[in-house]
Amino acid sequence: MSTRTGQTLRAFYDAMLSAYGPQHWWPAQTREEVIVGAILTQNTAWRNVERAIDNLKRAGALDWRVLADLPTEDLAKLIRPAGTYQVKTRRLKAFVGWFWERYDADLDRMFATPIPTLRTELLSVSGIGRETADAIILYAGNLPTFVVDAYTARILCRHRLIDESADYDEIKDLFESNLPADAAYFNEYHALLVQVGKLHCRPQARCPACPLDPFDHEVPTEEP
DNA sequence: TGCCAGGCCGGGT
DNA sequence: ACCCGGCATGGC
Repeated sequence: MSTRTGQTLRAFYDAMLSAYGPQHWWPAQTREEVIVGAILTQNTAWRNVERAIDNLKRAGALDWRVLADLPTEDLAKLIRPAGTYQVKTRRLKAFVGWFWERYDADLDRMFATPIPTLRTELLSVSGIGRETADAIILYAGNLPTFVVDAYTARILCRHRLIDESADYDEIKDLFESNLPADAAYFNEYHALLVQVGKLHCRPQARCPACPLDPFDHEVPTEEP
Protein backbone atom coordinates (compact mmCIF):
# COMPACT_ATOMS: atom_id res chain seq x y z
CA MET A 1 0.00 0.00 0.00
CA SER A 2 2.98 2.28 0.44
CA THR A 3 4.20 1.73 -3.07
CA ARG A 4 5.56 4.53 -5.14
CA THR A 5 2.51 4.29 -7.33
CA GLY A 6 0.35 4.58 -4.25
CA GLN A 7 2.13 7.75 -3.25
CA THR A 8 1.65 9.20 -6.69
CA LEU A 9 -2.02 8.33 -6.72
CA ARG A 10 -2.51 9.91 -3.32
CA ALA A 11 -0.68 13.00 -4.47
CA PHE A 12 -3.02 13.27 -7.45
CA TYR A 13 -5.97 12.99 -5.14
CA ASP A 14 -4.65 15.65 -2.78
CA ALA A 15 -3.94 18.02 -5.64
CA MET A 16 -7.38 17.59 -7.12
CA LEU A 17 -9.13 17.90 -3.79
CA SER A 18 -7.29 21.10 -2.92
CA ALA A 19 -8.05 22.53 -6.32
CA TYR A 20 -11.69 21.60 -6.64
CA GLY A 21 -12.95 20.57 -3.25
CA PRO A 22 -15.37 17.75 -2.45
CA GLN A 23 -17.65 16.86 -5.34
CA HIS A 24 -20.49 15.41 -3.30
CA TRP A 25 -21.13 12.46 -5.55
CA TRP A 26 -23.29 10.74 -6.69
CA PRO A 27 -25.64 13.58 -7.59
CA ALA A 28 -28.81 11.77 -6.49
CA GLN A 29 -31.09 11.51 -3.51
CA THR A 30 -31.65 7.79 -3.33
CA ARG A 31 -29.95 4.53 -4.23
CA GLU A 32 -32.66 3.85 -6.80
CA GLU A 33 -31.81 7.12 -8.45
CA VAL A 34 -28.12 6.26 -8.51
CA ILE A 35 -28.73 2.95 -10.22
CA VAL A 36 -31.12 4.32 -12.80
CA GLY A 37 -28.82 7.28 -13.38
CA ALA A 38 -25.82 5.00 -13.84
CA ILE A 39 -27.56 3.28 -16.74
CA LEU A 40 -28.93 6.48 -18.22
CA THR A 41 -25.59 8.28 -18.19
CA GLN A 42 -23.85 5.77 -20.44
CA ASN A 43 -22.14 7.83 -23.14
CA THR A 44 -24.40 10.73 -22.29
CA ALA A 45 -23.98 14.20 -20.83
CA TRP A 46 -25.27 14.34 -17.27
CA ARG A 47 -27.47 17.32 -18.01
CA ASN A 48 -29.59 15.15 -20.29
CA VAL A 49 -29.79 12.44 -17.68
CA GLU A 50 -31.17 14.96 -15.20
CA ARG A 51 -34.14 15.68 -17.43
CA ALA A 52 -34.88 12.00 -17.77
CA ILE A 53 -34.57 11.41 -14.03
CA ASP A 54 -36.82 14.37 -13.42
CA ASN A 55 -39.44 12.89 -15.73
CA LEU A 56 -39.22 9.57 -13.94
CA LYS A 57 -39.58 11.24 -10.56
CA ARG A 58 -42.62 13.21 -11.54
CA ALA A 59 -44.17 10.07 -12.97
CA GLY A 60 -43.45 8.27 -9.70
CA ALA A 61 -41.40 5.78 -11.68
CA LEU A 62 -38.27 5.74 -9.54
CA ASP A 63 -39.65 2.66 -7.88
CA TRP A 64 -38.81 -0.94 -8.77
CA ARG A 65 -42.43 -2.08 -8.76
CA VAL A 66 -43.60 0.80 -10.93
CA LEU A 67 -40.61 0.46 -13.20
CA ALA A 68 -41.26 -3.24 -13.67
CA ASP A 69 -44.90 -2.69 -14.57
CA LEU A 70 -44.46 0.40 -16.72
CA PRO A 71 -45.10 -0.30 -20.42
CA THR A 72 -41.98 -0.08 -22.53
CA GLU A 73 -43.33 2.76 -24.65
CA ASP A 74 -44.14 4.84 -21.59
CA LEU A 75 -40.73 4.31 -20.10
CA ALA A 76 -39.12 5.19 -23.41
CA LYS A 77 -40.99 8.49 -23.52
CA LEU A 78 -39.93 9.42 -20.03
CA ILE A 79 -36.24 8.80 -20.58
CA ARG A 80 -36.02 10.16 -24.10
CA PRO A 81 -33.97 13.25 -23.20
CA ALA A 82 -31.17 10.95 -22.08
CA GLY A 83 -30.55 9.82 -25.64
CA THR A 84 -30.23 6.26 -27.00
CA TYR A 85 -33.52 5.84 -25.23
CA GLN A 86 -34.66 2.63 -26.87
CA VAL A 87 -31.48 0.91 -25.87
CA LYS A 88 -31.67 2.35 -22.38
CA THR A 89 -35.30 1.36 -21.98
CA ARG A 90 -34.27 -2.21 -22.75
CA ARG A 91 -31.37 -1.95 -20.31
CA LEU A 92 -33.46 -0.55 -17.47
CA LYS A 93 -36.05 -3.26 -18.00
CA ALA A 94 -33.32 -5.88 -18.05
CA PHE A 95 -31.91 -4.65 -14.77
CA VAL A 96 -35.26 -4.36 -13.05
CA GLY A 97 -36.33 -7.81 -14.20
CA TRP A 98 -33.11 -9.30 -12.95
CA PHE A 99 -33.26 -7.38 -9.69
CA TRP A 100 -36.72 -8.69 -8.84
CA GLU A 101 -35.79 -12.18 -9.90
CA ARG A 102 -32.46 -12.32 -8.10
CA TYR A 103 -32.97 -10.13 -5.01
CA ASP A 104 -36.69 -9.52 -4.85
CA ALA A 105 -35.81 -5.88 -5.56
CA ASP A 106 -34.21 -5.60 -2.14
CA LEU A 107 -31.24 -3.22 -2.18
CA ASP A 108 -29.97 -4.26 1.23
CA ARG A 109 -29.88 -7.88 0.18
CA MET A 110 -28.12 -7.08 -3.06
CA PHE A 111 -25.44 -5.02 -1.39
CA ALA A 112 -24.88 -7.69 1.24
CA THR A 113 -23.38 -9.79 -1.56
CA PRO A 114 -19.57 -9.85 -1.62
CA ILE A 115 -18.26 -7.29 -4.09
CA PRO A 116 -16.59 -9.60 -6.61
CA THR A 117 -19.67 -11.81 -6.74
CA LEU A 118 -22.02 -8.88 -7.07
CA ARG A 119 -19.88 -7.38 -9.81
CA THR A 120 -19.97 -10.61 -11.78
CA GLU A 121 -23.72 -10.83 -11.30
CA LEU A 122 -24.28 -7.28 -12.47
CA LEU A 123 -22.08 -7.86 -15.50
CA SER A 124 -24.36 -10.72 -16.49
CA VAL A 125 -27.22 -8.28 -16.96
CA SER A 126 -27.40 -7.09 -20.54
CA GLY A 127 -26.65 -3.38 -20.65
CA ILE A 128 -24.57 -3.31 -17.50
CA GLY A 129 -20.90 -3.15 -18.31
CA ARG A 130 -17.90 -2.65 -16.08
CA GLU A 131 -18.23 1.04 -15.39
CA THR A 132 -21.95 0.84 -14.73
CA ALA A 133 -21.52 -2.15 -12.44
CA ASP A 134 -18.77 -0.43 -10.50
CA ALA A 135 -20.74 2.81 -10.25
CA ILE A 136 -23.71 0.93 -8.82
CA ILE A 137 -21.56 -0.89 -6.28
CA LEU A 138 -19.65 2.21 -5.19
CA TYR A 139 -22.22 4.96 -5.39
CA ALA A 140 -25.41 3.09 -4.60
CA GLY A 141 -23.92 0.41 -2.37
CA ASN A 142 -21.24 2.55 -0.76
CA LEU A 143 -18.86 -0.37 -1.16
CA PRO A 144 -15.18 0.00 -2.05
CA THR A 145 -14.78 -0.72 -5.73
CA PHE A 146 -13.01 1.72 -8.04
CA VAL A 147 -14.91 3.23 -10.95
CA VAL A 148 -12.95 3.87 -14.13
CA ASP A 149 -14.18 5.95 -17.01
CA ALA A 150 -12.92 7.55 -20.19
CA TYR A 151 -11.58 10.57 -18.31
CA THR A 152 -9.66 8.38 -15.91
CA ALA A 153 -7.91 6.62 -18.75
CA ARG A 154 -7.16 9.87 -20.56
CA ILE A 155 -5.81 11.61 -17.51
CA LEU A 156 -3.62 8.75 -16.37
CA CYS A 157 -2.36 8.24 -19.87
CA ARG A 158 -1.41 11.86 -20.31
CA HIS A 159 0.46 11.73 -17.07
CA ARG A 160 2.14 8.52 -18.09
CA LEU A 161 0.80 6.42 -15.28
CA ILE A 162 -0.59 3.98 -17.75
CA ASP A 163 -0.02 3.04 -21.33
CA GLU A 164 -2.67 4.15 -23.79
CA SER A 165 -3.51 0.53 -24.44
CA ALA A 166 -4.39 -0.11 -20.80
CA ASP A 167 -7.85 -1.54 -20.52
CA TYR A 168 -10.54 -1.02 -17.92
CA ASP A 169 -9.56 -3.74 -15.50
CA GLU A 170 -5.88 -2.84 -15.57
CA ILE A 171 -6.67 0.74 -14.64
CA LYS A 172 -9.11 -0.32 -11.97
CA ASP A 173 -6.48 -2.63 -10.57
CA LEU A 174 -3.90 0.14 -10.51
CA PHE A 175 -6.05 2.00 -8.00
CA GLU A 176 -7.30 -0.95 -6.03
CA SER A 177 -3.88 -2.51 -5.62
CA ASN A 178 -2.18 0.67 -4.52
CA LEU A 179 -4.76 2.32 -2.31
CA PRO A 180 -6.67 1.17 0.73
CA ALA A 181 -10.16 -0.14 -0.02
CA ASP A 182 -12.07 2.86 1.24
CA ALA A 183 -15.46 3.61 -0.28
CA ALA A 184 -15.47 7.29 0.69
CA TYR A 185 -12.01 7.75 -0.81
CA PHE A 186 -12.85 5.90 -4.03
CA ASN A 187 -16.04 7.90 -4.25
CA GLU A 188 -14.30 11.24 -4.08
CA TYR A 189 -11.41 10.11 -6.25
CA HIS A 190 -13.53 9.15 -9.20
CA ALA A 191 -15.68 12.26 -8.86
CA LEU A 192 -12.59 14.46 -8.87
CA LEU A 193 -11.21 12.70 -11.93
CA VAL A 194 -14.43 13.44 -13.78
CA GLN A 195 -14.28 17.07 -12.74
CA VAL A 196 -10.70 17.43 -13.89
CA GLY A 197 -11.45 15.50 -17.05
CA LYS A 198 -14.34 17.75 -17.96
CA LEU A 199 -12.24 20.83 -17.49
CA HIS A 200 -8.91 19.73 -18.91
CA CYS A 201 -9.01 16.37 -20.57
CA ARG A 202 -11.59 16.49 -23.32
CA PRO A 203 -10.47 14.57 -26.38
CA GLN A 204 -9.84 17.68 -28.42
CA ALA A 205 -8.11 19.71 -25.78
CA ARG A 206 -4.71 18.35 -26.56
CA CYS A 207 -2.63 18.55 -23.48
CA PRO A 208 0.90 19.12 -24.83
CA ALA A 209 3.21 17.90 -22.18
CA CYS A 210 2.00 17.49 -18.71
CA PRO A 211 4.30 14.87 -17.23
CA LEU A 212 5.17 16.61 -14.06
CA ASP A 213 2.68 18.31 -11.93
CA PRO A 214 -0.55 17.85 -13.74
CA PHE A 215 -2.75 20.08 -11.80
CA ASP A 216 -0.82 23.26 -11.76
CA HIS A 217 -2.06 24.41 -15.11
CA GLU A 218 -5.50 25.59 -14.14
CA VAL A 219 -6.87 26.66 -10.98
CA PRO A 220 -9.54 26.22 -8.51
CA THR A 221 -12.64 28.04 -9.11
CA GLU A 222 -15.59 28.05 -6.82
CA GLU A 223 -18.18 25.55 -7.89
CA PRO A 224 -21.71 26.85 -7.71
C1' DT B 1 -21.83 22.73 -38.21
C1' DG B 2 -19.75 18.84 -36.22
C1' DC B 3 -18.12 16.73 -32.24
C1' DC B 4 -18.87 15.10 -27.81
C1' DA B 5 -21.06 13.18 -23.56
C1' DG B 6 -19.45 9.95 -16.49
C1' DG B 7 -20.72 2.99 -22.38
C1' DC B 8 -22.21 -1.24 -24.01
C1' DC B 9 -23.50 -4.74 -27.22
C1' DG B 10 -23.27 -7.67 -31.22
C1' DG B 11 -21.24 -8.99 -35.36
C1' DG B 12 -17.31 -9.36 -38.13
C1' DT B 13 -12.38 -10.46 -38.80
C1' DA C 1 -8.37 -11.51 -29.09
C1' DC C 2 -9.28 -7.01 -31.19
C1' DC C 3 -12.09 -3.72 -34.09
C1' DC C 4 -16.16 -1.33 -35.45
C1' DG C 5 -20.89 0.47 -36.26
C1' DG C 6 -25.06 1.56 -33.96
C1' DC C 7 -27.58 3.84 -30.56
C1' DA C 8 -29.84 9.44 -30.11
C1' DT C 9 -30.68 13.62 -27.37
C1' DG C 10 -28.96 18.28 -26.31
C1' DG C 11 -24.89 21.74 -25.58
C1' DC C 12 -21.15 24.28 -27.11
